[in-house]
Parts: sequence; C-alpha cells; structure tokens
Amino acid sequence: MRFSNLYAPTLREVPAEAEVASHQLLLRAGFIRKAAGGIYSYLPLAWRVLKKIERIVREEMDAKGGQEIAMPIVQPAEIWQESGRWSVYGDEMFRLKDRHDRPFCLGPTHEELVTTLVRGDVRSYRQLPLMLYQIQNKYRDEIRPRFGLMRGREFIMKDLYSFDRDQAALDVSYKKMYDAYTRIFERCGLVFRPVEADSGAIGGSGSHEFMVLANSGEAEIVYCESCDFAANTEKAELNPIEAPAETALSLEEVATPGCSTIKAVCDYLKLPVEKSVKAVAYSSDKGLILAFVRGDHEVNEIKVLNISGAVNITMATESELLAAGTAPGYMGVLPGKKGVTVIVDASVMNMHNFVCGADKKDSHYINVNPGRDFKPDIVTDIRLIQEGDCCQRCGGKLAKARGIEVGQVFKLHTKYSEKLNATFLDENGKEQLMVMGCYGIGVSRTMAAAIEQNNDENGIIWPLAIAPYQAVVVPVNAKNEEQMTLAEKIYEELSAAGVETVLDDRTERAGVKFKDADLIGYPLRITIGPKTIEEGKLEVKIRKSGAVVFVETDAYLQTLQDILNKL
RNA sequence: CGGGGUGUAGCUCAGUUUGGUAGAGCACCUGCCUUGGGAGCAGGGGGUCGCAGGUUCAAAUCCUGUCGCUCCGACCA
Repeated sequence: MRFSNLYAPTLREVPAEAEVASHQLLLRAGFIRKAAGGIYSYLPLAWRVLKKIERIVREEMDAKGGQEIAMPIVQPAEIWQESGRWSVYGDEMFRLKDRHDRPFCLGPTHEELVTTLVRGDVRSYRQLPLMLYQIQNKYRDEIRPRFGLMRGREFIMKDLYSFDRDQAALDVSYKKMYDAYTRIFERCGLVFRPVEADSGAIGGSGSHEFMVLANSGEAEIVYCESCDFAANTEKAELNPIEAPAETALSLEEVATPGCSTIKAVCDYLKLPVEKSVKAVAYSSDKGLILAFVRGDHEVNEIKVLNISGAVNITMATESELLAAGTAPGYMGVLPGKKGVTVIVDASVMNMHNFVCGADKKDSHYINVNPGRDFKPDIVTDIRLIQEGDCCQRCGGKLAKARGIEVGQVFKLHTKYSEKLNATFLDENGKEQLMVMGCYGIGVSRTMAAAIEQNNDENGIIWPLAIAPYQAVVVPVNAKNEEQMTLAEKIYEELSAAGVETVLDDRTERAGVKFKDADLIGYPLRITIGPKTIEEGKLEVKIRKSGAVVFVETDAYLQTLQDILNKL
C-alpha cells in the first residue's frame, strides 16, 4: 500500500474528547472516527488489525472444534421474554419496534437466540457436544460509554456457546475454551492474566476473566505472589480472620453524640477500628439487607448481591432505615429490627467485645459478642479483598493490579436450557437438559487493550501479530529519483515475500513521515536516504526497542525476516 | 439518573465579562523554496458561532428552552 493512497488521516493534536492512550492514539493515528457516543467507524488501519485478531480467534476456535455461524443482530423480544431477561436486562438493551409495533432488540448477547436455534435441531446425545460461535457487532446502551473502543455501545465480539450432555462434558468444553483463550491472547502478544470472576448478570457459576494488565484498566484484580491464584476483586474469596480469645465483658449501651462514622466512634471511645463493626444497608426486591463487616473492612457488594438472592440491590434510603427501626450512622447488629435480613461477614463472628451501633441516634453498644448478643440470618464471606490480605489458597502475599477485561468464559449449566426448554434424549431415551457454557472475547476492546499496553510518547507500538502492516519504507526525499527507485524496489520485494508493507511515497519532509510512522506504530521502519544509498545499506529501525540496524542492500530479505521472527 | 465543564473552520482554541461587519495556529488548495524528526515565503478556499425561541436599531456575546459531547459520581450512613 502506498501511503499516498491510504485513508489514514493522522492528527497532530490530541482530540479534546479523548482521555486514555488508546482512544487518543486511535484517533490521532487515523484508525477510528466517532459517529456517536460510544459508536465508531473503523478506518482501513483499524480494520486490518481487527481482521488479524479475528483470524487468530477463528483459528483457535476452529482448532477446538468450534463452528462459525452468523446469528441475527435484530432479535425478537419473545425469546427474551421466555428466558425472563427482557425485563431484567433493563435500559442497557437497545430496543426497537417494527412497523407492526412488534418489539425487537439489537443483540447485546446471544444466549437466547442460540439456545432456541439449537433446541429445534438437536434431539440426541449423539449430536453433542456442540460448539457454535460467531464474530459480529454487539449492542449495549451503556450508562456511560467512555474511553473510545474500551467501553462502546457498539462493539465487535466473538461469542461461542457450548452444548454438552452433562457437567463433566461441560468441564471439558470449558477447559478447551480456557486453553484457546490463553493461546489467543498469547498470540496477540499481550501480557494478560486469567482471573477468577463473578458470573454477573449472564448467570451461572464458574467463570474466568482474561485481563490484559494495564494501569488504565477499569477492573481491579488481586493475584498471589507465591502461587497462581488470581481473581477479580469483586470475586476474591477470603478466609475469616481469627482473633485472640478474650473474656466476654457485659454488654453496655453508651452515648456517642454525633459519632455517625466509624472513625468518629472509635476516636470518641478510644478504641482501635479493628474493635468495631459497621454496616452497609441495601434495599432490594427481597427487602432491606444489612451487611456487617469489621470497621476497617469494606463490603463487597457483589458478594452481598449473590448471597441475598436478590435481582438488584441499591443503597437503602434514610427513611427505609428509620422505618425498619434503626438509624443511619448508628446501625447495629443486635436484634429488634423489622423486615431486615442481617448478613454478617465471617470475620466478625471471631471478634470479641466489639462496638457497633445501637440502632438509634447518638448511641452505640460496647462489648458486643457474637452468639451471646446476636444471631445473624446469614454468616459468610462478604468482605472486599484489600492489600495485605493473604492468599486463601496458599497463604502467600496478595498484590493488586489493574486490568482490561478482554475475554470471559462462563459455565452456564442449565440456566438457559431450562428456561428455553433445550433438551435431548440420552442413551436410555430419557430427556435431559443441555448443559451450556458461553465464552466471549471483545475483539475491538482487545485492539484498544493492545494499545494501552504498548505505546509511548510517540505513538502506538503494535505487537507484530496484530500490526496493521509489518513495515513501512520511507524514502527521505520522495522527489529524489534514486531514493524512490530503491524504495519502490524494496517495497515490491518485501510485498512479494509476504511482508505487509506501506511505501510512504508522500513528498512530505522526512520528519513528517517519521512522526507518522511512529504514531501508526509499524514494527519496522526502513529508511532510504542519501547516506544509506551511498553505503549500500538499508537503515532498519525497530519500533519497539528503538534500535537501528544497518543491513546490506544486496541480501536484506533474509535479515529482515530474521528480525521479524524475533519480534 | 445527579453534579461539573464544554459546544465558534477538518483539528486545537481565542473572542462572550462590557452587544456594533467572524479570528489565530495547524490542516487543506496554488506557486516558489526546502528534504534525516511535524520547515519557510506568497496567495487562496472553508464557519446560518450546536439547535429553537425571545430581548434589542443591532446577538457568537444577554434571557429562556432544548440537543450533543465530555469528566466525576451514582459504593461503606
């Protein structure tokens, strides 16, 4: 491709709307343009990158027995009503109606569609296992689209669905996909980590997220420095903290005027924060929920949501708390409240003689002891993991990192096959529910994540496997016939040898072309100027390391191939 | 949804306080010159100042409404 023909409008200045590196660079380097909030056009360079990622994905999916299909983006409401998600999905679903006023949506995901597809055609255990996938645009009307391609409302996703005869077979399919995902992100040249994850709104149990490590990532993960444990902080399970035995003192109510925060109470009573218990109140479709953790701990809302069995939880309002017989800022764990589910973190049950609210303003209890003074409805792990916590698997030190979620694998079990009645007959002629899994990769997000992880002040540094082109040939002066002739020759030969190359034939000054080459991020830049011609050498600059090597013009092809192979 | 910011040329922005003929830099077109890290000179094209009302002799500027974009928040009482 000749740059003079390439539709890659680069920008000198950073567009005001872009905040993160990938968004800024995709705009500046002429990869994408915005059509509306969270909705973008992909220009030729971006499209080439996406096609390369897709190709890697296809190869790995096919290698595991996946079969590519294409399901419609426009989906009828009925199947969503059948699964019960038409109402649950909420405002995030793009909804539309046809001319007869029949409701449809733009697919945010395809569990319903694929399940209804398969239930019509698969009747026998002989037809299982089955793995179907597609790569297409998905639509989610995000509350707040941001960071360019990182959180868009329209994005490219690979979604595969597995259908198995039983749990053991699902485990096999799940493992295949887990391995395929690992290979895919490795091949894309990304530094990533699979982590244990919450299965969220899609439902089911058993899930891993594939996180590309980058400081700009929206997700927080913890990983063990000693073993291979890693988890999303939303998910990370924790062992209860033990506390040394103490003699139980007698329960006492004390006045704590104006002490509506844990810090205020502990300062006022001159107690360490570890001797206090605080509450977070949620209102839900299952009523009011009070979640108690040690004063210096934090509540993991996701865990509370999962344990409560509620569909949705939000922070409770002051009036709800007053109506239930407690007081904001002074909520306590002792009985006496109406219509409230009390969930207590397991670590709290090991504490002795602690302080907590007395369910009325300006008052706390001291010397509270579990068992003697209260009995919670639920005791379990609801803490949010924090730095300094120990690995629950090996006891090692945990560290935190930020990541971009580029893929997630789920075991759905029979959640959808049950709702949508997808069954088959086993060897005994007995009807069984299909056991499902689903596996997604954000293809467009993977492109953005690759940039987040690979850039410098000059631009993008593409990993070779997903670079839009592998090399650019830059004649310093395109009006110099000798330089142009050699540049054309190198360009032709490289292209013939299968090296995807751009010839920057613009009559721009060298500086402009160098800046654009860095910005666009070709792994290799081959410069042809008066000095190199005189010496009979090519100047090859490696984008990633910045290293410059001179290669004899006579036999340069093999050397370039070697350099590329080592990248 | 709540709170901030912002909307003027393709991009980055000034001009708005104090109403009086639409601006700069970059980009683009023509010519000259230049060619190893975003050169220089000369000439030129391009904007119903987000949109709709209103006030005024006169509105980018003041008032009302509306739409878009963007950031923070929607979590620990």
